[in-house]
Amino acid sequence: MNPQTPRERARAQTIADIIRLGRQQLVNHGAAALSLRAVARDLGVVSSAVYRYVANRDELLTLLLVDAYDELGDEVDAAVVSVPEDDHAGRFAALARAVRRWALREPARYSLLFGSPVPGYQAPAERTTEPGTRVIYAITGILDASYRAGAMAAGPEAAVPLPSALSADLEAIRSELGLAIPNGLLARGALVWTSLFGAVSFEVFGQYGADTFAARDELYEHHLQVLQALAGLV
Amino acid sequence: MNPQTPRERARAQTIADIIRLGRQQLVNHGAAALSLRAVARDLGVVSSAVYRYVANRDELLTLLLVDAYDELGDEVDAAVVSVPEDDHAGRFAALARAVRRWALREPARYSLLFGSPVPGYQAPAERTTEPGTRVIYAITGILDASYRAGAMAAGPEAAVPLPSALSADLEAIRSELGLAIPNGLLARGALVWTSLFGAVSFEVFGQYGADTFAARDELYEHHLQVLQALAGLV
DNA sequence: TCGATAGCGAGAGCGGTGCTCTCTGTTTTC
DNA sequence: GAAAACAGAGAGCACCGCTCTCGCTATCGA
Repeated sequence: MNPQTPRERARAQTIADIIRLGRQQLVNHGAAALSLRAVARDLGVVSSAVYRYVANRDELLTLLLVDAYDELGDEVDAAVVSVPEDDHAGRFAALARAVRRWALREPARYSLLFGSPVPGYQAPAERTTEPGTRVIYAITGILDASYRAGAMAAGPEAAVPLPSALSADLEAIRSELGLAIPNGLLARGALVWTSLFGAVSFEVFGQYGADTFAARDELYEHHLQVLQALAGLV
Repeated sequence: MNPQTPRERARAQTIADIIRLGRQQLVNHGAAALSLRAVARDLGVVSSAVYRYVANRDELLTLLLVDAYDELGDEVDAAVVSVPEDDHAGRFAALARAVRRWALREPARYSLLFGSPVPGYQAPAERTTEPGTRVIYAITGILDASYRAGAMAAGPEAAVPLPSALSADLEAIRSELGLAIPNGLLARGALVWTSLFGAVSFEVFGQYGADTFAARDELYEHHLQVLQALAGLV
């Protein structure tokens, strides 16, 4: 943790530089064009030298994955806490807007996180699970807080019986996260989660087409309203 | 259209072979590993020879894109027409299940269509727009038929006023496609569309994590029920 | 203090990629 | 039957990921 030897400090600095340059390259040229050789060039070093710091291209990808997840998580968290704790719908909207804002500002990095998996690359779960689950944890946190506060709209969803295997999954999630929210609302939360990222992905990945939707801010805000209601928030 | 000269027939056959081998390679090794040289090897020809038929890697990607869009479109259409015309909710469910079934069977090709855009590659709109819009056209067709049949649940969505710029977008879509469905329901349809693909993409791209949801069929069916209600279908 | 060790960067090299160019042979066209 | 169009082969360029070896140097232990 504390930089003991100067060599260790230099090494940490070099790794940080590699991540910085890799991120820069990701932003400018996209994920598939991410090249260790180019990073080496920018670093002013021969290509084989970077292998002293990064085992291979996949590990650099993992570092950039964690880096991006953390930045997204930080911005989402900051957006959420900027809204009063008891305004659950407002917190949800702030979260959703933060996700979209980051995605539109960082399309290449968003693609890395939520787009097609890079072929042949399997993200190591032990390093990416924790930063990669921050947003969904934030969503469930908001929903759970809303439920605990008695602010959940009691829609007809409680009446719909859930199949047993799905109930078991949801039960496991509830107990692992210590949630009070019932299964029906949690299942809705999962749908809201996927819908949120589905809308953002369609926009970032260009699925809307060039000129079908000009009023994309308004479209997203409209979707947010519907999703808030769907989640049972106020 | 009709094969005139034998040379033209041979050429068409070679292009078909290239597409077939490319698709095979896509399935087996993923989009980023798609290599013209490998296609040439499989074709039993030197690498430069395939450039007689395909301008570059991007054009091969476009051919495979259209190929995949068409297969998905065919399967979705077949699933839709297998349900009675007046069972609008059933048709929607059939469409949604067909999308998921194809996506899970062809993850690499689904990724090509709905995942991160391949960096540096811009799909030529004049060749991909028509096959790429078949699913959303099918969705709007179902919703419109349901509305015309008076089977739309009159939810509170009609009451929510839409911002003017968004209304203009929706109006343009309605007039272009000759839809009778009102703007509010059309906006919901757009959300249902993105939500559908959001759920499928999360599953195909592994966003659910390895063991969070074991009952994925049931989760999807549950989401479908909610989305049907959201769209106003019965 | 000094020798052993471990880390570092350079360089060459291997097999792969997309793509271009030239050359030869064949097929179609006039 | 000559001219033009087309097809494939082969060499080559610049790039990629990655490995290996070779010196140099900073660090560490006796």
